[in-house]
Amino acid sequence: MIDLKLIREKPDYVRQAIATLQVTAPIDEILDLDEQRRNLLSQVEALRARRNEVSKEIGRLRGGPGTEGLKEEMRQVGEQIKALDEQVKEVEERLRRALLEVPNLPHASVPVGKDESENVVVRTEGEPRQFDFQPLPHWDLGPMLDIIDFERGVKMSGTRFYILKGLGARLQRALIAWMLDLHVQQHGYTEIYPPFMVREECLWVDGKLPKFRDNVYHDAEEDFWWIGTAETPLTNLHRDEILPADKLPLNYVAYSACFRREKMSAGRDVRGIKRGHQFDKVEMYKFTTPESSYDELEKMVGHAEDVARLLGIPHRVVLMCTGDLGFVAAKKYDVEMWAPGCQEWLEVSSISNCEDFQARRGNIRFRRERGAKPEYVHTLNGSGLALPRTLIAVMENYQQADGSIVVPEVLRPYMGGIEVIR
RNA sequence: GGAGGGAUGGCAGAGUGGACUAUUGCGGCGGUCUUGAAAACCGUUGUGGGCUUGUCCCACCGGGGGUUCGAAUCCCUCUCCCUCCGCCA
Repeated sequence: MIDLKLIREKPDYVRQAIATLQVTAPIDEILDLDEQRRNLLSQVEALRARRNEVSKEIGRLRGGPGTEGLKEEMRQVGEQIKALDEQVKEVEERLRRALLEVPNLPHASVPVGKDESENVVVRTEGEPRQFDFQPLPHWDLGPMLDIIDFERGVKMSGTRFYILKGLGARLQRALIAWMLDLHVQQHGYTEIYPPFMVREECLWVDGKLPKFRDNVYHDAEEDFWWIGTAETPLTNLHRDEILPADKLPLNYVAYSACFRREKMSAGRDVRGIKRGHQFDKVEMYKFTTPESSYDELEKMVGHAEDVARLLGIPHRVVLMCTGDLGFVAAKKYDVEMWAPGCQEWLEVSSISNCEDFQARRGNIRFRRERGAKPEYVHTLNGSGLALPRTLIAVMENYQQADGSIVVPEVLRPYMGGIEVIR
């Protein structure tokens, strides 16, 4: 949610910024509702002030002469208040809903562009390995080594499901444990194990709702929504709190399973384990002060890159242009790993500075010093990293001519010392 | 799943229809005293919103609704917490 005052005071600036995102937002409706609301409030508050005063007078008179008349008058004032209150409530609800549909505005350093074709590759690190044989895609390697079982996954749960087996499952578990340890021990994050199911409200706060309703699974009978990312529970961790400034930045890292309907990408990436309805991810999250959030963003990108560096896998960093920013980010980078088998750059991380967009929706604030007014924090999130794709990158980059896979050195302690999967 | 008890300010905890402008204590902040500190004493201490920007007004006692001239207080409902029983990993 962006600041209503900004829309009220600089509507043209807001309209123009949103246009660069290639989306529309109900700015005129918001301006109209905002004015209606303030008019109604002035009226109803004046009436309430009068009623408060007269009611106190009635109390003082203790049912003496004239109180019946006053009571009758206040009954009528009460009716007016009630009628106006209903209008206020309706206008405020419409205003709130409209504000929740406005995307975040891009930071000045974000390149303007119409879609992903205008994203900017910021840097590429690591040389793609030269193979003296034809490297295989993971969907061939997995079944050959009996570490991925596509058929039985589909038998149980349908398309976009698979089973990791034996050392395949172990390798994923090793990646998760190693990445968590890396971020906790080397990068200063605090580990969180969050709920994988949350109440609807949490999805409004982090900005998944209203836009991405079609991509979220939820229980039809109870208010349980399956998270599509640990960003959702992490954003809500400090909802409705005022954090002390000297505790910032707060750095969290969480492993979670993630669930996505993928209705919008039907038919895309159906081969292999790149895009499933269920996947694992290690997610980084920061609550910072406004003045430090862009430094923290660069640090977080570095933390995601460290995973690629330490695994010895070539990667690149891509800066999203305005047309590919999405709903909540003011600035966003993707980290992509090179996968020589399927011959593509795999998006293994997406790192965003949401500035105060989520903080407003979740009322997450901080206080600079005792007595100072609370201010909204800035929030950042980034994958560190997404599992199935990292698993793909490891398998395809570390494959050998006989189809076996060398275990990257950093993972061996987490694999019971196993050096090769064969 | 069954029965009962709860939710009040940073914390503890009083308040059962008008004196609540929410008692009191602790903590925090400022001051007096002191070489300094402690103690004592005095003062102060939340969050939003409105336009007429003021010694101004409105809202907020878990959320929502209702009764009333007037609700922290009475009624309905939801959420969460606690105790006991049952079940369960």
